Formats: sequence, structure tokens, C-alpha cells
Amino acid sequence: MVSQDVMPAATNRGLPEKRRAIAQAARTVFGRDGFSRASVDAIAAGASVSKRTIYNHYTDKESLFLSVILEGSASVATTHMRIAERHLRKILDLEEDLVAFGVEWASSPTAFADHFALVRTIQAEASHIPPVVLEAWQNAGPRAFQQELARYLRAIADRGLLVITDEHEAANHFNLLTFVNVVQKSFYGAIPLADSEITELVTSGVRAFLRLYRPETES
Amino acid sequence: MVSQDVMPAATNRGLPEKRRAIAQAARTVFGRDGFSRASVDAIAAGASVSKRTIYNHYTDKESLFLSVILEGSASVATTHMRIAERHLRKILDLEEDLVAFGVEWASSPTAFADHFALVRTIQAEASHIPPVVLEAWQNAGPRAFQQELARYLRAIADRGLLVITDEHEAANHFNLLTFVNVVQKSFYGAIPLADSEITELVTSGVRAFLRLYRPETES
DNA sequence: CCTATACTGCACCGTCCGATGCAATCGTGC
DNA sequence: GCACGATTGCATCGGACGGTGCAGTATAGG
Repeated sequence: MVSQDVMPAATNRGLPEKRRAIAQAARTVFGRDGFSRASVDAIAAGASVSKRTIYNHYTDKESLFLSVILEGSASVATTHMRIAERHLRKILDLEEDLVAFGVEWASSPTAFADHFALVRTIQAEASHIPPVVLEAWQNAGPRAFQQELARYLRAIADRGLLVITDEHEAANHFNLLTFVNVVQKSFYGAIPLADSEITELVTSGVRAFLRLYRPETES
Repeated sequence: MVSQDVMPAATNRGLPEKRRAIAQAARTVFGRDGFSRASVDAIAAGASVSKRTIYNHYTDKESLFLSVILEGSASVATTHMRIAERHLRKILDLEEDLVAFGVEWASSPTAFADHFALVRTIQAEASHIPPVVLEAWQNAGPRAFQQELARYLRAIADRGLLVITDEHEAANHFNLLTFVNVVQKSFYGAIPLADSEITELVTSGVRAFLRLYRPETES
């Protein structure tokens, strides 16, 4: 975990098919074992590929890890975007829509268990990862989506359904009260929660969020 | 990370002095390198102790890790208790006191950098750690303190300064809006934040918390 | 048919590391 | 001074693992 190049540190030769197989297997194995414990041999076996081939595609175990986590992060981000669009573009019942959104959002760590296991690894080794890479990851993943969420909240507020002065702070609060709450309790999906429990936590979080940002109902 | 015994899995022979030296060095090295990368030799060197002595005190690298993290967790918990008592026992200015408390609380991950690095490791390897141990750790550390925080909030509410129906939910919200917010942004202290930034985040969090739980000020 | 590219299998190197065994030493209490 | 427990230094085992070299095979395009 010492490479200083921002991206990709991966040689680009070889068949894209094998390349994807390797990436897939790497995601699984890294997710299961963490960076240090994961062995390149295991990844090779998982991808039904010679170990030598891995080293033809990627210079390093480390660069393989980086490549995989950046791809995964982007993929998860677009999925989150779609979830947000589906629930927040047209608002029918505000609380209901926010809860539905929050539940699906907060369930993604169990849906993308592989990827979020990598995220846990990143956090554990945060101090060994070049800050540039950390930044790159955050911007491609979590931060990008929080920006998007802020935009949706702004739009909802403009329609008069919420009272928001700083939409980024509001997005942060929503994030904390729903997603982060679930994520903390489930160890990023490592100890999966029952769907009912997720719904419960998110509902409670959304209620609090609405108490913070709902317009005064003049009696 | 497979031991099934709940506690301590550590033989208890040897001089307590050496034992503490080992634990101290282990905390540092595990914190710096994570469980897998940390080498027993490095710990031995750090403790100015023969490697053989470590294996006289602890059966295993794993049991050493467990022992260290449980001790640390307890120690941090009592520190948190003291912080809470200092700021929440007597309330003068509610917002001011909550902010002061929150700032000190949220700064502890940088103060106890060693320990929280271990916590990060635990989370990264959560799926490899026996659930019993995970439970034990949570109960000795975070959960115990959240209970305590709930008690303080209850007391404050009883004095009429807050309106709280479920004090555990309130404690959870305070936790999320201040501590967790900071912790997320600083990667559990791995990427330390400036004091001013911590103060800013906590202040904003406390304001939100008060908007949620402050009694209606009849105009 | 020839060449270039990619993949494979395997052996191999060097290293690191957890864990053990053992003989020697130090220190304390009887 | 003797005995016992603790510690030490060292050698060593056994295994895992990252990474490389190489010779052989397949596949596709000209």
C-alpha cells in the first residue's frame, strides 16, 4: 500500500474477458479475506486463470486491489443514483418515498457485500493508503452520491415540501440518520441485519429527518 | 481469527510488568500495521522482550490481539464516562455544554489513536471474528457508553431542558450527529481532522440535535 | 504457413513469519 | 547456596506467499 501513482498502475494488455474474470475473482477473494490475507493464487484459482496471467494484466497485487475497488465504487455509485432517481424524482408521499429510498439505499451494503467488504478493508488500512487514492475513491463514490442527494433534497425543498437552507448539511444529516446508522450496526454488511430491522431503523431516521426539515404545519 | 473461547484465551503466567509492556507494544504495532501485517517479532522488539516470552504469556497472536482490544475498549469507555460526567452532570448552558462534551468525545479517536486503529481492524475483519467476541467488545465499549449517555439525556430531560420520549433513540441520534459524523470523516482518526473542523462539525450536529429535542419555546 | 499476441503450467527464488524447543541465565525466597 | 520460576537468545521447523522465468501451446490475421 505505498504506490504513489494516482491511477491505474495497471498494465492494459491481455484479453478483456480474462481481465474481467480476474477482477471479479479479486473482488470476491479480497472481500472475503481482506487485502493482506488474500492470496494471488486464490484469486487465480477463482478466475480459472494462471497466476502468471494476472501478472500480465496487473503489475502488482496492490494495483489489482486498487483497480477493483475503484471500478466497484463507480458501479455502486451509479446504482445509488438509480435508486435515488426512482424514489426521489417524483414525490407522492414524502415520508413514504424517503423511507423507501432509505431502505433500498441502506440495503446496498448487503447487496454489494463484496464491494463493501473492500471498503471496510480500505478503512482499516486508511493510514497505509496514499491520500491521493483515498481522495479519488471518496470522490468517485460516497461524496459524489451525497452531492446528488443534496440536489434532490434541494429540488424537494423548492417544491415546498421541506425547509432547507443548506442542502449539503441536510444530505449529510439524512445520510447519518439512515444509511450510516444501519451501516454502523451491521458492520458495513458484514453482520447482516434483517430486512425488518433495516426498515425500522430507516423509518425512525426518516422521522427524525422530517422533524428537522418539515415545514411548520400551521394548525 | 477463529478462536471460539469467549475469554481470555491467554495464559496468565509471568511477571505482570512484562505483561503490560507486551500489551502496550502490541497495541502500538497492531494499530500501526493491522492484525495480519503486524509481526510478533516487531511486538517483541517494541516491548524489549524476547519473542519467546510473548508466547509464555499468550497462547496465540490472536489471543494477544483480543486481550489488547478488550482492555483498550474498557479503558476508553471509562474515559468517555469521565468526559460525560464532567460536561453533563451539571448543565449551565445546554448547547455550550453539549458542544464541549461532543468535541471532547469526538476527539478521543485521535487521542486514543492506537486503540481506534484496532477498532478499524476489527471492523474490517468483522466477518472473521467470532460473533461472541464481537458482542463482548460492543457491550464493553460503545454500547455501554451509549447507555450511559441515554441516562444523562434522560436526566436532562427530567429537568425540563429537553423533550425526550425514548432516551435511547435520542442517545443514538446524538451519537450519529456528532461522534459518528466526525469518525466517518476522519476514518476513525486515521486521517486526523483539525480541531477547528471537529468543533465545527460537532456544533452543527448539536444544533440539529437541539432542533430535534428542545422544548417548544412559546413565543 | 508464419508471426505476433496471449495464456498456461510449473518450477523456483527469496522472504517473511508464526510457533516451538532448548540450554543458559537471572533473581527471589527459603 | 539452592531451587524454582521467569526470561532470554538462538536456532529451527514448516508453511505461505509475492513475484519471476521459461518453455510450450493456442488463436487469429495476413
